[in-house]
Amino acid sequence: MALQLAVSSVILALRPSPDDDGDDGGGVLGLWIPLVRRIREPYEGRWALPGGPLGEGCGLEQAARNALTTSTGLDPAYLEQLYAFGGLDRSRDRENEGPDPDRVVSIVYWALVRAEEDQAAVRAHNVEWFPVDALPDLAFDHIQVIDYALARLRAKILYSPIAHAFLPTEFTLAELRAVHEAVLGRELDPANFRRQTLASGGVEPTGRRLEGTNHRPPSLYRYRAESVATSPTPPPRSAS
Amino acid sequence: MALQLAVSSVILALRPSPDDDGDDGGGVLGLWIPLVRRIREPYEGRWALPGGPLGEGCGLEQAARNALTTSTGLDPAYLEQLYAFGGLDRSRDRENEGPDPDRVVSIVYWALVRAEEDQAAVRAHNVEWFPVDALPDLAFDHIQVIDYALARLRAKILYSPIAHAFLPTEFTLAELRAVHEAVLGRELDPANFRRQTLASGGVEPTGRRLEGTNHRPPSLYRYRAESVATSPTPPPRSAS
DNA sequence: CGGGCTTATGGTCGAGGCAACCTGAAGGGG
DNA sequence: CCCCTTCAGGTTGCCTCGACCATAAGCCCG
Repeated sequence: MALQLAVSSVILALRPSPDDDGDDGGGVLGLWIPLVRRIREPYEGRWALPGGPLGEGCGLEQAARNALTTSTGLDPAYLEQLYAFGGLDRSRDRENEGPDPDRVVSIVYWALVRAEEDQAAVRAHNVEWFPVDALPDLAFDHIQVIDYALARLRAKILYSPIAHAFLPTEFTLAELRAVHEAVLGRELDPANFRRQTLASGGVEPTGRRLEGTNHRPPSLYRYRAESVATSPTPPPRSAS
Repeated sequence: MALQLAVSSVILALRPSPDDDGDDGGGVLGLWIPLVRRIREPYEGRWALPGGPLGEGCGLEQAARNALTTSTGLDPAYLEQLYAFGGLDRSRDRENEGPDPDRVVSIVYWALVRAEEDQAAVRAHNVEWFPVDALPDLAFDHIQVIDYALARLRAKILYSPIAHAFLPTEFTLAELRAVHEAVLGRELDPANFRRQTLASGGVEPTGRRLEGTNHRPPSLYRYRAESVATSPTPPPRSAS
């Protein structure tokens, strides 16, 4: 049988990055991706997106979640289908290295994991985290897949409340704004961000205040996301 | 081998519909979909989306185009991947009819065909056109797939110049506006539509005028779409 | 304990997009 | 020849968004 179907995931987490742009040098947030080292022949030894074959008796999304958890130990807070690659599409920019990657169809998901959980993957074998602006050489066309996932994230964070998937269930508006700034790569006005975030309805105030903040100053309220839809794209639901 | 991979398409065309809403009764444009009658056991005799198994030696998009042309005889002006369904996802709302549709993964594309071409499919066997608001009972969960494709079309026509995929290479602004009105289901202001269409840059005036119009009146310019990207979603291109 | 610093919070203002509406012009049909 | 339909362009008002400013509320440090 010449047809293989794999399910892989672009997993995105937000952690303080040591990338010294020369700005302030403080703990600037950046996007990180866990990759696994291939142990089989096509591109053996290269880094690749975590994934696995389509499991038995479960749907595509569950298969993606299983493969993701098995290979990295993570439990994503958000998971959505990205694109289905396959056939000879991926051989566009390959010359003739490796045997025959034809007849390999891979359905790729993209996932967001919370900050406190992104350390769980350290335990897994052959898994290493890389910042998205300093990726190693990747197997297949995975670099393009990652670029596409990043474009999707940057586009979707503008109109959909998915930023809190990077954060715990309760967070301050400053933390949420830091997520947006890290993803979009530019600073946002605190006042405007507060207004449009509260007006969008994706977030609600808990009423509780945050007192023990490390060195930050004034009236910090805490906000909580109301409903985190894990997979808003599939057909059962029509886009608003 | 328990894994089957199929490629099917939601094909959309615009043709005058005989649906008498009681408005003006004239040739109102409506969306139509070609369906094929199943001749094999799961849901035999029911109408289903045209498709076929993943062919040899070609990519997913080319496979979708081949299956589409083979079963309906159409050549779509626009083709884009919609979603990958499979595993047990589709058994959510099935009780226990049919044998075992598990392990069937189908990658669904959506396509737009031009008005002058949508008659070509009449020749094909077992193919019939249905208006989207009067669909018969469909096999599998294809009704949800169609709903999802319609939602994508209505959402994407608002920000992307894909409406001219329903029209010949040159068309009047009135024709383009009629397409938008038919897809969105509401009337649009001619002046505002003209302004934002010309400002969007997706269309350019040819300078030629249309004289022999049937009964319509005055200065009709013709416009031509500049570049029709068939598949704007895949990773090589990042969303603007 | 108090000054200075950082940051949230609310307000204002101007630019731009958009929907609705109006007026004039160009043809074609009765 | 008059009327009717439709395009073409203009105007107005509303809403949104980004930029900017002022104030207040803590925290840090002297």
